Amino acid sequence: MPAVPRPDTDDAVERHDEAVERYDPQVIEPHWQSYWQEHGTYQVDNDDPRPRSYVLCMYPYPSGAAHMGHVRNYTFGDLLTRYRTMRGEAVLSPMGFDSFGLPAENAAIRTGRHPREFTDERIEELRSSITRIGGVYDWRREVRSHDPSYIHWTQWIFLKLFEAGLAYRGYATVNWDPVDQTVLANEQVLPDGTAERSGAVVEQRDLEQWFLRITDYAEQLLDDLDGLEWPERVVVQQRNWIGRSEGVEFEMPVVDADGRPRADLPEDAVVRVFTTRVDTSFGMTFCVLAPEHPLVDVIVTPEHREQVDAFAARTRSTSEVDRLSVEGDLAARGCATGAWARNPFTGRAVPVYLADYVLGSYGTGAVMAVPGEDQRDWDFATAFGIEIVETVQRPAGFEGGAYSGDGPHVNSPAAGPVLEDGCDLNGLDVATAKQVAAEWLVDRGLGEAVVNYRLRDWLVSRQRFWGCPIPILHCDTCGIVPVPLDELPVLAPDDVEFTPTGQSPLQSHEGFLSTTCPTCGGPARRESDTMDTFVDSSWYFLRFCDPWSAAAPFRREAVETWMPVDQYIGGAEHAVLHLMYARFMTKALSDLGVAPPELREPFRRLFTQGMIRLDGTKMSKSKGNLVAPEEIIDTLGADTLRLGHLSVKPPEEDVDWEAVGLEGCARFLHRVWRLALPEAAAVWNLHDGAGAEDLSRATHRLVDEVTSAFDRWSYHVAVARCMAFVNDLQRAARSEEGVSRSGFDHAVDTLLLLLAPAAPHVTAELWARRHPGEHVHEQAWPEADPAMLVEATATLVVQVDGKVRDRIEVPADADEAACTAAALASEKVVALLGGAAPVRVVARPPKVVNVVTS
RNA sequence: GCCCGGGUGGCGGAAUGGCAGACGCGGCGGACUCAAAAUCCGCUGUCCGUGAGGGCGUGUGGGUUCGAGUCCCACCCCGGGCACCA
Repeated sequence: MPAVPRPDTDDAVERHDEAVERYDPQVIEPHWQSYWQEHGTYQVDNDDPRPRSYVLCMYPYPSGAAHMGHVRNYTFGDLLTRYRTMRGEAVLSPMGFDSFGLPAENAAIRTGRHPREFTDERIEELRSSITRIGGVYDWRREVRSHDPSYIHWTQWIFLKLFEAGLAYRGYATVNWDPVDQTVLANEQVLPDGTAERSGAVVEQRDLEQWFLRITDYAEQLLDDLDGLEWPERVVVQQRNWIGRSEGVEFEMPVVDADGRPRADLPEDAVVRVFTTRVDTSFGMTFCVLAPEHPLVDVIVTPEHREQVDAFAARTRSTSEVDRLSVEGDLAARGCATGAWARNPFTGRAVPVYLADYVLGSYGTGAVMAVPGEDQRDWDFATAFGIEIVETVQRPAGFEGGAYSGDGPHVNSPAAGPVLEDGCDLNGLDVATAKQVAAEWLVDRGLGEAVVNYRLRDWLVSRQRFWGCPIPILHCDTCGIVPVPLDELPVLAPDDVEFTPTGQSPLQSHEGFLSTTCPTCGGPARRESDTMDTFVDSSWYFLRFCDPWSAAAPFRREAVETWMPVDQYIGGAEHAVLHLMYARFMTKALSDLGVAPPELREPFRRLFTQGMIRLDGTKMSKSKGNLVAPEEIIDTLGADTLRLGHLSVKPPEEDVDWEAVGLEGCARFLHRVWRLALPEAAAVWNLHDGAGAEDLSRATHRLVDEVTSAFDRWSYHVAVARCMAFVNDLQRAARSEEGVSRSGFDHAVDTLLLLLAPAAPHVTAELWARRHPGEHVHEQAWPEADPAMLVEATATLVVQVDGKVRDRIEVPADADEAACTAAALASEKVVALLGGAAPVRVVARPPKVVNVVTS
């Protein structure tokens, strides 16, 4: 056929553009979305013979139409599902909705509508958005937290935990609004300590609440982090949250100021302290109890009682947040008790103080204070005029108060003025001294090594309506009684009214509350609290394996088939809570025999994508700076939007929306369309001769590059490579010499396959037109032929003293001698050498030769 | 303060110790058009030079190496996490 003239010199192109159908995402995208749904392209059964994998995006809260964060999340997840499917795997890709929660309840209070209606509407909106993005899921497996069948099994799990002692009732200090008679979340309390809604002064109240005993798993939750392929950041955050701390607990008898036993106290009046620096015990010049410590009341001396009571009362009215804040005058945050305790290392009595920053709930609620080596203790000692003893030798030039570094111990002698048989730490470094001091205590039965965790048990009670009811009854005779398993699910009543007080309607609904005790048959009251929604999301990934199960939350075999999740994808904001709770629940269910015993971790690999910012701040409804994904889908199409998200940045980084190059992505897809549309082939200069080696090699190289970029989550690089390839292919196909038809077709088909996970609609359409009856997403992922990745020639970079001076084409298999010869023959090199012989020539065939002259 | 990341054109960013700036955005010039949009082509780190060409360039200062954006040491800046948890 005759060569087609260059388009810019002929009006053939113009005629062609009018004749050839334009790329119209508005037509293509809905068609293929229905196709995937109707053909069940991405439905997988539990007995699928292919190798299995499980790709999961975090359970979304249904807040209505998808926002950009969703789009970003689902684009990565969907790409992975489609990619792995093309690689021959059966990919479980389910979707569901974390549909309990406060927003629906607040809407109910505002509008009087039942939260279920509101929630179901939001779910349909979100589902529609997700579909329009091109996300493909096995919708047969959909779960919703508020569905009675899901409630049933959440409650069943709660009762299993209760039976095993992992769910218990305990006291917790909560923010109580005395006007609205309700518990408030920390965010509902204003900085001045009044309630956001009622304006009442918020009180701290100890109320009985339900807890899950996650602290039983602290050690495992910490240890098992090591085996996970998670972002380091998230692992570190989990470690910090668990807060493992090794130390020593020991006891100090309460005495009088002279170190003698106090007649007014029982013999077992001892202060038990926890320390991580037992090596500095000789420097303990006072000790501090939490104001709520039970011993305070016993040991306080009459002349200090009034002051101590006032101080304790003041602390009780201080929120935990304020107690933990660094602000404030230390002198006002502590209080003397008049009591003394004997330091076992020195035999001397040290004064006992109270301080609000010492928490009753951590360690023993009492600390030994070593002002010499602890800055906080140093500040406190300074404020109260307490003696400071240095027990670790300061390095030369050290300035400042406390010294917490290493060094030889001083002032820590075996025998002191009071104590004969002591412990000698002088001269020892910190690590050794810790060991010696601990052994000394243990040998004398005075203390023992202990491990403390910062992690607290999980408070799951919520005084809310729109959550999973806690399936417990309170019977006057029998106490706490679990609802019998065959009476599950316990569902909240529908005939409820939402009052603006914020109080859950469950708390005053007699029909719900009043029931009969299954044990004694007497009257009983239902628990009116519901569960934290994190309980729902701590096991949904297990339910996805077997959402049809009616006799158990899931069948163990089904979970064995799919779990653990191979790739979990979501936002970094869930780095601690959701991920910790899900890990705990998996371990607990595994131990209870509900989940397989070998399933110790739910998520093998985790990917956390960055957030999206607009004008430098997080895009959010409350800030009103939203870019609506649907508007972009309506104009440029979902494929362009997806490509924009994929190409803008490395996926884990935060994205400024302004940086997303939608125009470039749209242009690119138009180019792909014109390249691949069969009727458009006339534009290109294609001949029937033998295929050009170059194009074929470039195609194989592209496969190799895109595949490796996919495997390391460098989607922006993968897209860039495809764009460069299209630029080159266009140029070649338009050139005078043209390209072979077979090479062109292979290049275009390969390109479509590589783009199929990223831009699924346009590639599906083009593939169907090029290969009638076939579906691109059912094709195998292309493989690069290693032989085709080796170039025939290479560009030899010639350097002189490390600077690039010339480039020479050499055969790819040129050896060192050939490269050296070629380099020395270069005119530029000859000129630069000026007749002198090089001192040295370093050759790395066939890429580089460096001629060294000095 | 401690622990992680990260500093590369006007911008987002590429680059197994071997051609810095791929690809995209933006900008400039051009083709097509009555015009615009769309599309297409070319240029686009910086300085010197009419040009060919050359100098300088990956936060700063040292070092290792034939060769450093990449490795090592020190420092500066930015982002994130933790922080009276004894």
